[in-house]
Amino acid sequence: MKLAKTYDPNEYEPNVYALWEKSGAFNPSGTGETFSTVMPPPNANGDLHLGHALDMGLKDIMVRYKRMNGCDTIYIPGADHAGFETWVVYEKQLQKEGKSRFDFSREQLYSNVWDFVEQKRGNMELQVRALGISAAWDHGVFTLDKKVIHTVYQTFKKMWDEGLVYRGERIVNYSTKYQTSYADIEVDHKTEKGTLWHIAYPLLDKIGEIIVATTRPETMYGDVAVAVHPDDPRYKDFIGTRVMLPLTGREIPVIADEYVDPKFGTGAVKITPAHDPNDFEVGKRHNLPRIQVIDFDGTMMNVPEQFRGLDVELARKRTLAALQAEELIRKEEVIEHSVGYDYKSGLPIQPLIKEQWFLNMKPLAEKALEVIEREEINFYPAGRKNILTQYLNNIHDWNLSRQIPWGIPIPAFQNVADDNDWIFNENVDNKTIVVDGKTYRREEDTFDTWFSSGQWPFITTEFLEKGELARFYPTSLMETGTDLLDRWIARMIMLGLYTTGQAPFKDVYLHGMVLDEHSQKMSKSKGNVINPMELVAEYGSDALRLGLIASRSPGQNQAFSVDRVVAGRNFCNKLWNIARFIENKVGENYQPKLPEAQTLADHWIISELTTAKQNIDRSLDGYRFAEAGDSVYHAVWDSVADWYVEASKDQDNLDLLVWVLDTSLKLAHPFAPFVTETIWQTLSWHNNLLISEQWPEMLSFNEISAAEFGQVQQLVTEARFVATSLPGNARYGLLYQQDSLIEDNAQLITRLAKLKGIEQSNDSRGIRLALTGRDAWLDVSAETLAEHQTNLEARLATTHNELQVLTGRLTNEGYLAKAPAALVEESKKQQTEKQALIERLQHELEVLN
RNA sequence: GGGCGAUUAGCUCAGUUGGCUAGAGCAUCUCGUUUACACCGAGAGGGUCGGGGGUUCGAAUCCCUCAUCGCCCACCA
Repeated sequence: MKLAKTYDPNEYEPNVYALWEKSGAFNPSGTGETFSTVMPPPNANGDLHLGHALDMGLKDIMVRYKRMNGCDTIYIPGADHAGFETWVVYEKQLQKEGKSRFDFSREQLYSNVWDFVEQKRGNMELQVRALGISAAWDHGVFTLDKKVIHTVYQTFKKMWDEGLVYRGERIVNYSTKYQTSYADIEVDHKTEKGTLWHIAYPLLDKIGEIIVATTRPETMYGDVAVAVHPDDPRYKDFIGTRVMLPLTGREIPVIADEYVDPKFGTGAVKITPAHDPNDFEVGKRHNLPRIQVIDFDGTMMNVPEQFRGLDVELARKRTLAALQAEELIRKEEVIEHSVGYDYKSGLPIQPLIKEQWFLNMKPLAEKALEVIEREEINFYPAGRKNILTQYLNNIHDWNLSRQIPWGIPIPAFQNVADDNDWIFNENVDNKTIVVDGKTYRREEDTFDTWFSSGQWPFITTEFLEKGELARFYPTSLMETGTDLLDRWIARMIMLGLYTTGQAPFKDVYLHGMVLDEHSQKMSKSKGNVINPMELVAEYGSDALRLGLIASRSPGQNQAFSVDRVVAGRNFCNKLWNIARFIENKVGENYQPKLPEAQTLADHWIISELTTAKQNIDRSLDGYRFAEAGDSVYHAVWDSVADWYVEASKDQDNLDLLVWVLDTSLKLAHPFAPFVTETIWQTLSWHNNLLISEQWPEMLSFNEISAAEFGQVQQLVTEARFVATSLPGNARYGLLYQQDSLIEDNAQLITRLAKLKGIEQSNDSRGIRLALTGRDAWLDVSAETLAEHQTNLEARLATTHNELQVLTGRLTNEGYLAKAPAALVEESKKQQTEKQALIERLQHELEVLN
């Protein structure tokens, strides 16, 4: 079949993917060393972004590479119900339809969202396929699959039985917009300027007032005390007295607590246990009541009539106005403080008291720290380990409850007759159950998504069930964005250790964010989001993959430029045309034979590809994807296309040419899977799939011959350089004296250097090609030669400098004594070469003058 | 308040344990349509590796310091 002049990815990619999928090549081979990785379950609710493309692409490179290296390999795909994230999207849609979550029962909502996600999920999986990800779809897992829920319940049960989970009334981070609580790490803390109001609370037991400082005056209705430091001389006499809470007339005590920092504000703090985590603790210590004044929907409650039902912001304004009217505001101070925001809505988080399920993290974190300490997990980049350690050292108990219907229901029931009697039970489809004659009501909350995602490695491999894939746990590689280090990686380690006793993965590779071309974060609001599917459509999937990995190092946020994708596309086209050339050259009926190096170029290209393979192996071994990709790119383009294919036009060795093509395709396959497989399928001498091929074996070659080809290259390069630096576009002849290398390769040199011809001559006229030390001259006229003089002088000067550096180094005793011997030898060799070159150049100039 | 990272060519970035003339893609300049490829070929220009100091025979790389820019963590009302 005649191939088109340019490679059109759209024409081949879907078919190639279908071919792979049908062949079963994505499934583990069952033999060899295991290599496994799991897809961070992308949200089932939307499109993939460039981060996903990078994430999955990097893993796919490793998976394809390991597969070709004979490993028993699996890339387990997944989809995440993404509880809260999906819920937000779904609720928006509900809103558009003029409905709210309160119009439906939990069961109805669950089933509605299920359908909603089902639609989106298919779309997501198509996109993963378009990216060429060689995932074992037969083993794909959705976070709401029965087996996932089963495992999650088992884990929860174990924690329940061991007393690690508890139900507690605590201050939680509450989103009044979405009406659910968050985990601590889901709160965005921003440092910003705020006002600290100094408000006078009149004393009741004596004359005077006590001034408290607060940034949240609207919570004063919930005040139950004023606290001062026990040793603060200013307030010593006030401790134990009572003050009047303004605007309410309520009496509250003045208490002493070490928590108060006398240096901050006025040294007197209003205590609002229901709306501040610190105050909550103080309240507990002093047995104070809790008065909730902000409702779960963010409006005021338990406040004087005029403030009731107002939202927080308005309540603050009106409260300040009322205090002002009573002349109780003593001072306004601008301060910097940290405010917690809802990471999703951007609205302030309200600390509210709620009964939730908490997981005691300390014991889990300790185990994780031990494993990290023992370096059982390798981090790329290594430094991220410290951030994780820091997080684990300061860990707080994890609030597992979410007040949204979309998620895995918490399998707990409460005795209707005894609030403190909770039992574990998996029959979450029933609103009530009867056990031992007692009636229990179902917990309506669901688990934080990360509670299930955190168990992903052993869930997907069915390790606990000793399933078919159990041998793949612990997994080999966990690769995800740096932003998920504590949110996900830490929890997987902790839950993995807790449940299976083993760390869930050996290597952790963290990639940075893909930024836009000006290093700005991509976001919908900025309108700078690039959809990977559009790039796939325009440049091809391989081009995108190559463009994404180029020059990208682990952990580093980095700008993304379409230029790189264009370069990737061009590379694919290069491969395509190399193949076209070779296929055409060997003909349709070519029967492969064992290749053997014959020409100098043959030896050289084997040498080049051997080096390239070594570089790729070494780079991938350390997850240096960009370096590996670079090696492939330059081996194919610079060595194969620019020199070997060119050389083959004059001196062909068809068997080796075919080997070079096959080897190039194999080396490039992990990085550009589609185009390489497409080409492979057109090659008449193959009837298998490239994806299942073995990583290439190298042929033996003669180093001297390879080096001789290097000399030919130098000669050609110098002739080209000299010719282009001369005026006009004249072609020159090449003269040489008694040189079999030039003679044997005359045709090749003539064409590559665009010479008029080559002839043997005893005459040494023209410009000497001095680089190689061979006796060769460009046959130029005396006038042209004169114009070349400055050129020669410049070269002589730079060569002199280079020689000076070398000589300096070689007369340095420290260098001679301490530098590796090979390095010193190399320097000596170069010194000799430079000296010879200088002599030749000087001789040239003498002839001129 | 702690911790981490960045600063290298016009732009975006690589640079494994310190080692030879610091690389890539894009951009720029010159030449070229030689039937694999103009998504091309040949050639060129462009960097005191943020500043300063130190260790070393040798530093973009290690140490100290300063500057600038990011990110993460932390309950200061």
